[in-house]
Amino acid sequence: MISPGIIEAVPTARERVRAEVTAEITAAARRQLAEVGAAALSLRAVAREVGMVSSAVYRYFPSRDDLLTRLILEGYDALGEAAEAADAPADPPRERWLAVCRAVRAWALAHPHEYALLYGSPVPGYSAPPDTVPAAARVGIALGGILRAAAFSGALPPGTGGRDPALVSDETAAVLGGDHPSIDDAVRVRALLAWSSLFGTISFELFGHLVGSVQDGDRYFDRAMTELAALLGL
Amino acid sequence: MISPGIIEAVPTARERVRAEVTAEITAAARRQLAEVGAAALSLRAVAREVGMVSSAVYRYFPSRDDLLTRLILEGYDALGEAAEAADAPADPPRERWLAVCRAVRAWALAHPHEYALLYGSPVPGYSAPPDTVPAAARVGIALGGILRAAAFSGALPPGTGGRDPALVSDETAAVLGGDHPSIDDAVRVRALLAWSSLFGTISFELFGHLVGSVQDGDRYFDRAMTELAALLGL
DNA sequence: CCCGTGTCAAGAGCAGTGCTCTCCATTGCG
DNA sequence: CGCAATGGAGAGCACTGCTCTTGACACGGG
Repeated sequence: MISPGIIEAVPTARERVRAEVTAEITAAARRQLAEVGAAALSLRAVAREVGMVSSAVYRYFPSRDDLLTRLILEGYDALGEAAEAADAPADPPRERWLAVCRAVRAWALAHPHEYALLYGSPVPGYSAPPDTVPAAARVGIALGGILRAAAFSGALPPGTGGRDPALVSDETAAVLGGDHPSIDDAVRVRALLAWSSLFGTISFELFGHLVGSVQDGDRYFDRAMTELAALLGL
Repeated sequence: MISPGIIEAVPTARERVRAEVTAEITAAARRQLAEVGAAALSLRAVAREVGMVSSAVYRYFPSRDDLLTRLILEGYDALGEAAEAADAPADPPRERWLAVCRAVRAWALAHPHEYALLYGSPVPGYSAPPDTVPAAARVGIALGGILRAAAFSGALPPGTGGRDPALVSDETAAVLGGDHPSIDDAVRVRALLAWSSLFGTISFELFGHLVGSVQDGDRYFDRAMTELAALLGL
């Protein structure tokens, strides 16, 4: 404990190999997840894939749920990155909205099991660890930025200024366009609704609830998201 | 096979006791489901609860998944019944819409694990048995009936008559107001979107995605569903 | 240099799971 | 009345998450 800093800046060899093994485990787990889904993901199978015995994995993750939590966090980050990458801030708000929605759907279709892990039923009795919150918020923040841009470009009609923190929290209101006068609680509720509807639409498609109702998923999604854009005034 | 009819109308004693035991098993399974959720539902625990050994349960359900499928079917029926019971056809469409939405949410909040089983991630690799489809459609049919009533009362503006079975299937279009001239594919897409958004909103609330954003869930839900009603023209 | 300490892989083991198989008692029907 | 169908009980298999103990290894201070 004579080390100069609280946290050693340069990692020791031990720490480096530990980080490597941890990454190897999560990579194998992500492969397993993509193949068989979260429910059937077996810690022992992951251990076999990386050539370890199951008990050794517990040196890196205290439980299977912690491994899944790690995958949830990485999933949120990957999805958020895809959404942000699809957003071209120079485009008009409606195009940006559509582009981000399409990117989210594309990611979900490409990673159905990961999407189900993020937005399906919470695995145990659900308990979102606080460190997943910022990652989970990335898509919402991207969508909020679009709304904000639309407001500051003068595309939104002036609102009545309704404000109730019990309806929409201050943190969320800050993300959803902030303090622009044309954004009131009515707009914020619509924004949260549009956000929920985006994922509701994707979940319905991915979980099979639209089978028999919608055949051309691409076109249906585009038209539905266009309706949501109109609802938001984009 | 000399029995007079294809199916014996009056059940034999054997059949009666078999139906009773089956009901007892599903009742215990439903209790288990409500307590620990679908993922942790153990067929052996269900067997213990009804005082049987696990292998005996397999005389009634060929696998755990079949038991869960049974619970899914009953869940859809219970939810559909709650939705239909809340619908007062004499009320104006907007009130009917709000009443049904509130009933669906109330059922979901009262039966979170059952709701998660119905609308969360599909348990195995998902496979909706065809016999669950009619039960699953009940809420959608109730909502479609409201739209139809609104159309025939002349509350909806005339549409342009767009129609593409690849976008919205004929069966679904028939449920969504049928052949009324003011209902075209644009309205149908909005109806499917509103349907998805209803469950998307409930899922977001129930699965914790609105934690930190919405505090007064009741009021937020009412306002969001009112926005959806307006989107539908109700 | 060498020895103690901390890290980690490996193995055995426990309690639980879904599911299969065999054995046997009961029951209802010809 | 006897025979075949029915269904319960038990053992057993392969698998799971997780714990505990054992032993090998590397690192750093004396």
